[in-house]
Formats: sequence, C-alpha cells, structure tokens
Amino acid sequence: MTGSVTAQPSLTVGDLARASGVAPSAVRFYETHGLLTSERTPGNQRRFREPDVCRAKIIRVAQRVGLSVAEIRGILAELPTDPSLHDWQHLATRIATEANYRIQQLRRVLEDITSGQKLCELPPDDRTP
Amino acid sequence: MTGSVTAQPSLTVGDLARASGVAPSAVRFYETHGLLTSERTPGNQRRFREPDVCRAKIIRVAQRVGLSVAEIRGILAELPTDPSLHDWQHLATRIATEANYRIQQLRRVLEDITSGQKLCELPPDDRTP
DNA sequence: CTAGAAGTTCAACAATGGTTGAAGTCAAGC
DNA sequence: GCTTGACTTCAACCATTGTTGAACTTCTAG
Repeated sequence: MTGSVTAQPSLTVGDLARASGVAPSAVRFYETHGLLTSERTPGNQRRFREPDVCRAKIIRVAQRVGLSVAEIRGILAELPTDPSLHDWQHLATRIATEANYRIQQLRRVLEDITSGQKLCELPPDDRTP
Repeated sequence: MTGSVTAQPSLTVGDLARASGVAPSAVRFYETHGLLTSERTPGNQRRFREPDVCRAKIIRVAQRVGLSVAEIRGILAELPTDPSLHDWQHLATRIATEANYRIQQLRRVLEDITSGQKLCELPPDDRTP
C-alpha cells in the first residue's frame, strides 16, 4: 500500500547547517541539548530529516524572541517527530505568545522610565527655601 | 558663599547596596567595569555619593531593557558626575529609546512568525494531486 | 584599645551559548 | 582501494554577569 516510499531524505550535519543557516557546531550543540534529534548511520554519523531544517530555523527565531535553549527545548519537545501543518502552526502560536509577553514586559519597563520620578527619586534640591 | 556645606554624604558599598537594591558584589562588579565610580578612603575603602544610588537603580532598569553592561557603561559615561534633573531626564530618554527599539525588533519577529509560511516553508504535501 | 562588623583583593566557580582545535573515522568518487 | 572532504568526540576556550570564599585590613562603638 505504501506506493513509492521516496526513501525519506536524510541530511548530514553539514546539509542541515547549510539548509537552516545554523553552524554545524551549533547543530551539534542543539542536539546534545535536546533541541534536535538525529538517527545515526552504522558509522555513527548523524542523519537528520527534513522537518529538522524547520526546527533549526525556529530555534533561531525563538532565540530572537529571547527564549533560552532550555525554554526552546521545552516547546520543541511538544512537537511530534513528523509534525503536521497544524503542529507547526501551534508552535508558531506558542512562540508568538512568548514574543507578545516579552513585548508587554518591555512596555512596562518603558512606562516605569517615562513616568518621570519613578525611574529614581531625584536628589532633593540643596537650596531648601 | 557656600553656606552650610552639608558635608556631601558618602556611602559605603553596603550603604549603596542597601539603598539601590543591588548586591555588594554587583556594585563592585559595576565599579570594575566602569558603570560606577567611587573615591577611596585613606584606608582604601570605596565611598559612593548620592547620585550613585540612582545610577545603580538605572543599571538594573537598563538591564531589564536588555542592554549589556558595556552598553550601559556607554550611556552612563555621558552622565555628569553630579547630574542635573535635565541630565537624568536625558538619560531616561536614551533608555526609553532603546526600549522602544527592542520592542520594534520583537514586533518584527512577531510579524515573521504570524505571517504564516515565512516562519519556515512547510514540507510539501506528499499527496500531490 | 580592642572586638566585631564591614570593607579589601584575588581567584575560582557557575550558567548560558556556543566556537575551535586535535586526533581519529567514515563515505564517495575516481 | 585510496584519497579527500566531511564527519566523530572531547576538551579547552570565549564572552557575559555575576557570586562565593579565603585571607587580610579598616572602621566604629563601647
């Protein structure tokens, strides 16, 4: 029933690095920290699969949002090995939510800053009338 | 003409730490990295002055905005030793500008994320019609 | 004057996010 | 079958932002 299986293309570290724009050393780093997963050839070389290209790109996006590697591992852990369109969208929503949260936080700081004296009560004028 | 000089109060590391909510070790760290300046007693102990309390608090605010120690050193370097109200306001504006910039950046990421396929082109559906 | 609190320096450690280099192995084309 | 490029692991190193502890000194109150 599985017509023309297409032999799921597998990518070497270098392939994934080129495809995702992430350095090979970073790819390995992400793997040892559980953000990416690979299978191994009989010769112990990593082989990644297509969705990992997307995963790798998303790691970078998530980092721009300010998420730590640990946090990214957490949200990527919820992504199935072979994600559906919906899975990807859910992930995007998760990250977008985080981004919005960080924006809120920054806005709060901004308010503290611009609300005048809250930044720091100024030293009293020494010429007390 | 300088009536009642009021002997400019000077603060120890501990005083500054308590007044600003920054740990003594952090105060020393900031001093060695040029964010804070002190004079020394004949016995080599640091003595800070009032405006340093404000400086220390501002360092924390700037960090919440996402500025690095090096960046904060840069903007604090422009602040006079004994800042006027205007100087503080200028500083606040500088930091607020940075905060707005970071917010813009985050919004851009957010757009990339929410604009669907830009996050990462999804793998083509295997049931090509 | 002296005890104790608080200060000093310096080095080491920690977590985060990787990069770099050494030494060795695998895979692919000719 | 051999060469060459790409892969492997591991340890060391980098920058950043501090904290902690040891060993020693200073300050202040009684």
